[in-house]
Amino acid sequence: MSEQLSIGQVAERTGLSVHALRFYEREGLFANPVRRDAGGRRVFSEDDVDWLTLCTLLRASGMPLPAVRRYTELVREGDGNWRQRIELLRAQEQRVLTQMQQLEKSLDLIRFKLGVYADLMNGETVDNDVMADVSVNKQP
Amino acid sequence: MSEQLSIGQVAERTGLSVHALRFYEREGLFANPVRRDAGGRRVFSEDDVDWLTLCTLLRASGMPLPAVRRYTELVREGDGNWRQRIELLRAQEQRVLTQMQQLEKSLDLIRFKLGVYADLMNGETVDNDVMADVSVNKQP
DNA sequence: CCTTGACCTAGAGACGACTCTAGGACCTAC
DNA sequence: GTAGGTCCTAGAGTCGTCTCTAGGTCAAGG
Repeated sequence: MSEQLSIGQVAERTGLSVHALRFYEREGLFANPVRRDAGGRRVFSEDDVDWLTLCTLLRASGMPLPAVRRYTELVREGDGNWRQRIELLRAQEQRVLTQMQQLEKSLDLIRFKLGVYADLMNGETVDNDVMADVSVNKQP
Repeated sequence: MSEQLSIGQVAERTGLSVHALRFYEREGLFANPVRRDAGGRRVFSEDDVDWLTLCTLLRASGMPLPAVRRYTELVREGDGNWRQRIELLRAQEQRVLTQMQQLEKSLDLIRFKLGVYADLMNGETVDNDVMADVSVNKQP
């Protein structure tokens, strides 16, 4: 059982900094309370690493820490609050979908502009930079 | 010609706050210098609104203000620096693609978890919440 | 012993992108 | 002539998410 991990090891495994891990603990973002050894040092398990991996994924989807905390609390509470968890996750799912649509739009714009510049480099002319940009909005 | 817009009108049209617009001017994010009327008030044009719309789209794709400023500078400089503009936009294109992949991953996780909770509500059992989460990583 | 290195706490600092405040000018309408 | 509305500047404050500092404990190695 290598189920005894130091904060440094967890930092290495999760990509979070040691500082961030202590911060996360203060913020109540661990599903299980963090144990301590005789000297007061934090002792983590592989489960903690897994949980942090999950949190990191949620964070990467733009979920703010308070929402992650709310979710953590639901998990800590134990079984029976699935409806709330589902609600929370569905809300995040929506936010992710919205974000993805927004990114598509931005991507379209960027690629349109890249096309414009490619044309310009081939000697063609466009009278106004801003107009060139904006036409992507006007004819989507 | 309704080419004379006040800061309040621009705020309304772009969704940016009046404060943000003044901030953007200080930060050099306008392609053309902002004109003033006799009383020192800012006078904007539709072109400014279009430019801001473009900036907002870029910002929405996660481009930080300094990058938008660099881009603005290139545009202000005039024709001939397309290679640099292309480079800048390509870099952003890459960042957007990376973000989208990340969002896909997060979305997979969220949906997986939603499935788990749906099952749980139908009476099936899963021994450990964290394990349920993590399996999505282990068997993608 | 003394150093090194990993860890501890409480709290300050950084950074991005605004957002707001204080104090004031100007114009129009009552 | 004063109230209301929009605008101005300079600069302070906010929020989220860390990141770093100061000052200290503890264990192992030379």
